[in-house]
Parts: sequence; C-alpha cells; structure tokens
Amino acid sequence: MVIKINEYSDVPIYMQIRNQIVMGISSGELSPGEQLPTVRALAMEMGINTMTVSKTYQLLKSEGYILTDRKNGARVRDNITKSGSMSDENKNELRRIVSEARLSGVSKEELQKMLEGILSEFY
Amino acid sequence: MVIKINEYSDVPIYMQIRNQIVMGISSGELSPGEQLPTVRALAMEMGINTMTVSKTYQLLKSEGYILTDRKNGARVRDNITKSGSMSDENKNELRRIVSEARLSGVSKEELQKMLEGILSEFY
Amino acid sequence: MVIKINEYSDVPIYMQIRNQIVMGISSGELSPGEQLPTVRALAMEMGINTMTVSKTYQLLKSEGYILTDRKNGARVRDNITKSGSMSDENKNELRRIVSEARLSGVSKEELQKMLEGILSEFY
Amino acid sequence: MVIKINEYSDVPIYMQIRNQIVMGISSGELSPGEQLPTVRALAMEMGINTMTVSKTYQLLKSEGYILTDRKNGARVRDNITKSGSMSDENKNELRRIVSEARLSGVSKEELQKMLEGILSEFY
DNA sequence: GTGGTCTAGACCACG
DNA sequence: GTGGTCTAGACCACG
Repeated sequence: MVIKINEYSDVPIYMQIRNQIVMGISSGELSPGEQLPTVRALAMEMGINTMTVSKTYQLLKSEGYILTDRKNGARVRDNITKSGSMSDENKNELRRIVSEARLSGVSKEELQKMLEGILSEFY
Repeated sequence: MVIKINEYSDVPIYMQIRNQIVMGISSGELSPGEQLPTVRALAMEMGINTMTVSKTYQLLKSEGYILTDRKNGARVRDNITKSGSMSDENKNELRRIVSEARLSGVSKEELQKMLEGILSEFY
Repeated sequence: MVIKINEYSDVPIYMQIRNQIVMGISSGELSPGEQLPTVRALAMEMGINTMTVSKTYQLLKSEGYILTDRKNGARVRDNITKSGSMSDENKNELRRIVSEARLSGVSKEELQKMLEGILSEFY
Repeated sequence: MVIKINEYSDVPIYMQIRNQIVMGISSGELSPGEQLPTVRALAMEMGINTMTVSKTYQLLKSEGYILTDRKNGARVRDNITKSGSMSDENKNELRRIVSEARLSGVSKEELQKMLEGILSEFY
C-alpha cells in the first residue's frame, strides 16, 4: 500500500498517515491480520521522523484499528470494534462539507453522484 | 442565529464560528445581505476575545462569503463566488468519513439515509 | 464623469473617489478649470455620506489638484504643481505590482503591452 | 534578505513585510525552497510582535507563496500557483500611478525608462 | 524549537 | 460605532 503525504496540507503528517491506513482497511486494500511495515521501515520509506509514525500507530491502536506486539510489529485487527454509528464530529464535518459544496455551486445531482462514487469505494 | 462553541474540540474557535456561519449561509438561515453581529457584539456574546472573532470575519471575507466595512459592520455577500467544484481537501474528507463509517459498522443504507437528510438541509 | 465605488474593495471610499478624479484629470476627461459637483450633490448621487466626499475634496485640494471656494464650489486647478518625479511610494507600488505579475505567470511581453495600453490612456 | 519597515507608512507592518518577501521571491533573492526566518527570529530582529510576523506568514501561505510546517518553519514554495493574469486591483493601481506620474510632470519617456528598469529587476 | 491559537488591552482610520 | 492593527504574554500540538 502506497502512502502519500501532502506537504501543503494543514493536516498533521501523523494524521494523514492514519487516515490513509484507515481508508486502506475500509476499502479492503489492507486485510484483517495483515502486517503493517515497522515504524522504522515506514519512517525510512517516507523520509519522516520515526516518532511521527509511532504516533500514528499508537493512535490506530487506541482507536482499535490495529494491534501491536513486540514480536510481530503492527497488524490490522480482524475484529475491529463496531460502534454502529458515526461520531458527532464526523456528522458535523459532513454538514460542513455539504454546505460548502452548495455554496461553491455544486448541484445536488453532482454531489449525489460523487457520494455514490465514494460509497462504492468502501461498500 | 445561535452560534455554539465546543471548547473541548480540536477545531480552533475562530474556525468553529466560521463553519457555523458558512452552514448558516448555505442553509438559508443567513440571507444574502444580512447583517452579522459586530465583532465586539459577537465576542461579548460568546465570551471570547474580539481578535478571535475578527480572525473569523477576515477569513470569511477572504473566502468571499462576507464583506465588511467600517460603517455597516459585516454582512453576507449576495454574490458568493462559485468555483463550481468541491476542493480536493473536502473530497478527501468525505472519503475518510465514509471509510470510518463503514468500519464503525454503519450500513450503506443507513449512511445513504443520513446523507439524504443532510442534503435536504442545504439543497 | 461617472464615478464608481467598489464596495468589496479595501480602498476607503473617499480614496476611491479621489483616485477616479485624479485619473479623470490626467486623462483629460476633466479639464483644467472644470467645475466639480458640489459635495452635497456628489454625496447624494452616490448615496454616501457628505463627510466622505468632503474628505475627498480636502485631500484633492491639499494635493494641489483642485481649488475650492465658497462661491464656485470645487474646480480642477489649471496649474497643477509638477514635482517632475514620482513619489517613492508609487515607485515601490510599481515594483510590488510587477513582482506579483511575474509570480502570477504574466510574461514580460504581456506586461509591456498592458503598460503601453495604460500609458496611451494618459499620455 | 534584509527587510525594512517604514513606521510612518500607512501600509500595515504585516503587509510591508509581505510585500518585501513577495518582491524577494520574484526577483530571485529568495529561491524556491529557501528557508525564511522563523516567526520569532524575524519578530525579534525587527523589534515587532510575533503575532504580526505570524500574520504575514499566514497571508503568504494563503496566497500560495510559502508553506509552513512546525518542523522546518516557513519556506518559499517551489510551485507557486500561476493565475496567468494580473488582478483587477493591480491593474487599477497601475492606472492610478501612471495618471499621477503624468500629472507630476513625468514625461512618457522617463516613465517608460523607469518601467523598463523595474521590469529588468524581475524578468 | 516551530508555527498556531488565544487573551486582555490599546489605538487608529473610516464614515 | 465599526473593523483593522498591534503589543505583551501565554499555552499548545507537532515533530
């Protein structure tokens, strides 16, 4: 799996990596139980600080997306906790994005089409 | 229009206010040409510093959502610039949110229903 | 002569009017000795405060572009003081504008052509 | 690169700094990728508040001239967005400056010569 | 060590 | 009375 960092983004690097791994798991690109690169390897590959990758893995672990152990490194959990609902933060983000799309002149139809496209990526 | 700040959020205060005003404009709660509270009034009302509100207004101005002048204070622009498309950042956010929703066990149908609900708020 | 105010501009109204009158004099649209509208008339016509127009006229007078007397109102001076050189401020502005044009990807030829066009308006 | 503030100017400090950095980038004095002084260092050096410098950097960032990150501080972007044209504001400023030059008695030839000089600084 | 955010308080130009 | 600017000083997340 290829992870790309956007250096112009305001999203912190550790969060960009986290987001891409989450999307990888959700889309199926990363399978349950699959091994992730070691902190050191990923940091080296991306030319960033090991601390940054470490922060990503700890976050993913605390969110229940991955497991880490000293022997095997980090692996995708095969029983990710399902709360069954979206966080209020994400709901709010959705509202913000939709409202901005409308003000940008994106039509309802265009937006629905785009949303269907994104849904088909993950469902 | 009531603006609520979540002091525990990671989103900076000036950005929370900005987001709520954008949503207000998009939903129609704030009409084109409508006066916004003065910097001082809003700061007082929310118990925050005038500089913070000022930052919000300048951001909204630079984004083309409002205009300010010393006589009338700030008001909603009546010809908001329409790029016609969503920013890459917002598209990416949509993908992140959808991917997280799926991993949380939200079904495609539930998500579609929620999206329709949000769309009907703004379109 | 038609004066247009851009309400979105950061340039104060009194300065926008001043600039347009100066350009009118320089282009010949306003002739030496020509009568300007009264403060009251111009303010009424533009739907702005008389104080704003008054400020404009006082500025133009202090800059030596117009004369005012109680009997005849304001007139374009027929012997505008010629310093013979550009102000340092204006030179600096030119440098700023040219530097921004270049960074915007405007070619030297395009810029020269535009400058010739502007020069032919006033010379 | 030396930045000089004119404390008597009407141009706000953060804007004076912004203008000089833009001119520095355009003239080549500041190279793509080059580090800018840290907010604190520049503020200290110029004897002004860090907030003022911070405002400058955020403006330059929002205009696409520089990028900032917490590790490296601020640096000049190597792919500055090129709109391909001058802003209407800058065109208007050019007209104002040329019209004032003419009224000051600057000849067309002198002005053309000065413009060529400025163009050769940046092109 | 860096930029980002926020406060309390002040002064100013504009209208 | 309004927004715009600036200071002095502080705390925080990121890396």
